[in-house]
Amino acid sequence: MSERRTIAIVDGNSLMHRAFHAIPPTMTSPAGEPTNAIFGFVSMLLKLEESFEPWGIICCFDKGKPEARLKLLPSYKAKRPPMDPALRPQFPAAKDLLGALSVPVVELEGWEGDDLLGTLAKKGEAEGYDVLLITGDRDMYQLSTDAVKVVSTRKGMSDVQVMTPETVADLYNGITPELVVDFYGLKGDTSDNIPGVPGIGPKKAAQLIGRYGSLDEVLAHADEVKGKMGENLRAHKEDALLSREVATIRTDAPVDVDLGECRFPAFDPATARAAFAKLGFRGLAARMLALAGEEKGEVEPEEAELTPPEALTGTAAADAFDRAIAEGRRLALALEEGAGESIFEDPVRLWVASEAGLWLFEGAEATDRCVEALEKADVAAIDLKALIHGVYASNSHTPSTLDITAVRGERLFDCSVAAYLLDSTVGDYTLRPIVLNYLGLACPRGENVPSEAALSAWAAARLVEPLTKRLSDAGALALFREIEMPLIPVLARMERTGMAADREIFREENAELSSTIDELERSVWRQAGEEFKLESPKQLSHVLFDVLGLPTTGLRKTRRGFYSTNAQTLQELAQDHAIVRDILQYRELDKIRSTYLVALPDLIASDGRIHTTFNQTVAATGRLSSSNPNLQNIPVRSEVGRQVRGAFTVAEDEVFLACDYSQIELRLLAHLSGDEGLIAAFDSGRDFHAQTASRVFGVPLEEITPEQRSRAKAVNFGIVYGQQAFGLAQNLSITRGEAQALIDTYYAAYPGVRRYLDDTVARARELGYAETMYGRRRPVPDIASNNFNQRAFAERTAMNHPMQGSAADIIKIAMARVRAALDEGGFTAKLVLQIHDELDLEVPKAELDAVAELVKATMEGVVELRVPLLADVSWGPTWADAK
DNA sequence: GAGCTCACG
DNA sequence: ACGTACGTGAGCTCC
Repeated sequence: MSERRTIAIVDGNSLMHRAFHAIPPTMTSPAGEPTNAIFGFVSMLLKLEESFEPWGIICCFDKGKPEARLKLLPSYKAKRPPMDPALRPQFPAAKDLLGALSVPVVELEGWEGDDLLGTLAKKGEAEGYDVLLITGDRDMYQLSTDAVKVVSTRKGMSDVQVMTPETVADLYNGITPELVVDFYGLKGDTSDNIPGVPGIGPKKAAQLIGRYGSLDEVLAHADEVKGKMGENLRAHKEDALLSREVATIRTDAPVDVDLGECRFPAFDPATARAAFAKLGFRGLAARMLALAGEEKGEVEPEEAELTPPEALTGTAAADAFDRAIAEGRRLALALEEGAGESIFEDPVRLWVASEAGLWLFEGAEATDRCVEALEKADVAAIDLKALIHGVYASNSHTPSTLDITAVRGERLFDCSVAAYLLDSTVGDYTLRPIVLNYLGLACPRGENVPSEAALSAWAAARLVEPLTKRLSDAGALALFREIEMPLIPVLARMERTGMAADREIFREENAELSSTIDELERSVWRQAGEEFKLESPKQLSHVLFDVLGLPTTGLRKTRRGFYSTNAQTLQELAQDHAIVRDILQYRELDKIRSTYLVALPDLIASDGRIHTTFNQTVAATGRLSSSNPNLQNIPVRSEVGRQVRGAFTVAEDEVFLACDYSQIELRLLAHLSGDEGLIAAFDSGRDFHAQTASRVFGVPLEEITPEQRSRAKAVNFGIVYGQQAFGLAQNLSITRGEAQALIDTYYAAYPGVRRYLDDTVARARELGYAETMYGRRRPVPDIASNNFNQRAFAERTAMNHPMQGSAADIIKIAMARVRAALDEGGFTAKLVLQIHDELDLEVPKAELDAVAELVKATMEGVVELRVPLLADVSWGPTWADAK
């Protein structure tokens, strides 16, 4: 017996619409066109192939207006909103891709896809095929027969229902496929604007047809039906017949298709690969090619590559460079670090790319040309800050060949930062991923490449245009040009400056702490009755709960199966157990010793200063991060910890000055939400948390207890984090119910806050991202997840982003302005550190008054909010004293 | 290299 | 019926 062949006939319109709404709208091709619907659509095709393995696939689309139905019913589909402009262009692109996959696309002027599906289904059955109709539309059930099954998608291809005549009848209380149109004739279809009979819904319709056998019989017996429904039936006979006709899927479209030609997969791998590359679909391409028997790991000769031209050198390069500068061209730069022994050696080669070509400079000329470009030209690069550091020895105190003040931020174009603004959640903004994402090209590796730097310069030159367009489309061009680019030379200068630190103070504090730590360790060992590694949570858990038998009721276990020994857990046991108190103290002191007092002295450079690196493309909210070392988490909350800051000293004739925004995130919440209570609280200038307590607990401000204030403070913090009852309960050690009550009261007191946060989540769900005041986006794709946890996480993220991110925008603006104002004022004060809401400077005593005022005023003047934006300034002989 | 813990805003 | 506060970086242990 020869096996019957199955042909899958895909309802392109239905699946594209479903895909469009299922996938966040942030996804785009390298060229910047939206691709979310195509992505979802192709995913569904793959799933179709994996689940059903049809012999062939064919796909139908609507084309033109549905003439026949409009003639019958002019209001047909009249209530449909116009197609989303982000979806429309995806149809031609999807058809192109289907073409590349050799899937026949069937469309016919004046015909709806439904009718083409109906026609092909009938034809397929007649020719002896089994047919699968892939669609999300329920009215397709009418086409089901013994040979034709309707694969009804629900959320996507992973959740489908295969409809046969039997399952259709089961689902609709006896309505068989041939009666589906009769059923629609009675109940109508609101989405297509088919009237049916007023007052008759699916239940009544099924009941009537069940009783009389068909629509014709129902209408023939309309007199027997009592009441309002009978009246309606009699009055709307014509509507019912018309509705049935409109709902009937036609099977007589003049299509000319040879079903024997739709074998799948039968596409040419090279063609498919190129089509996927154009869309930027890596994973889907690999899965699709695997179907065609293509091994992923095999050579990929088809993959388009970035190919830099032969570089000019010598006088040819010099002439071309001079001409480009004279013509005001943008130059893309990349330095190739010297192959010398020491990092202090000069970089040896500079690659420069422009529209005119690629040039190479070596030796001292490389540095000179790089400085010249940075000072005179518009420049582009992948990681400009590294390039700026590259033209001088970044870790020495020798005079720099580059005066960073001469580098104008407005002239910079950093491709890494641009890519980061376009999607701050991917985490890798190096050459290859950027080129792949925004040029749709792979980068060659190995011997065929002149050098990574040549690729980097060439890529940067070609990336400027697409990235600019993408930034513009994302509404982030101003953010890029006016905030991020001007920040680069400021950060470079701060890193180059570093923070003065006193090795001797670190040493003394280390010695003092070490003896206490040793005592604590011995004390813990004595009480435990054995020696073990206190730093090992596993061993500690064993000692506390197995050996000493401390109570474990209500304690959380870690993923590895032992009880958690974190500070919160231990705090609860500390009351009754001296050993736990000692462990907690040991932990606190050992952390400070090992992370700071031991690590930091080794990072003091030969200039006596510690040079951190500020990462501009790490934090998804737009904050900076600091590493090698991280100077943004130097202790302050505990007294012992704060002493570490005492080692950050300044010269005899200077002071360490700190200026931090006062509650900037909560002020931004007041501004963004427009909540009157919150605004009034900040306007009054009185203790903010106490005012919250007063409103939430309904007690006059003067009678607020410290306990009430601290609770209100916790709620205020929670709001910024996208608070839920569980988190607050845990933080305050109260029950979930109590926490919920607190939150409810808070929202009742500040209704505008709730409205705003709900709005933010709703908007993020619609757009696929949350954004700051300055248009910095954070994608939150999981906000549409079916997984409760993922979704809740995405919602909290979306709520937090506008506050944390806008604060980041604001202080970045402040940094560039402070730096510029210091230069303009002729001050020698140095910006040395940023900690999210705080700027730190080393200031000559002679400049103190002026600089303190300048920094405070500049920070407060960045933006006018609906509430005052305030900064507190303080100073002292060390960082520890600036408080 | 992952997991745990903890420093900061 | 899920099991969490948002954002980072780093040191330590142990697989």
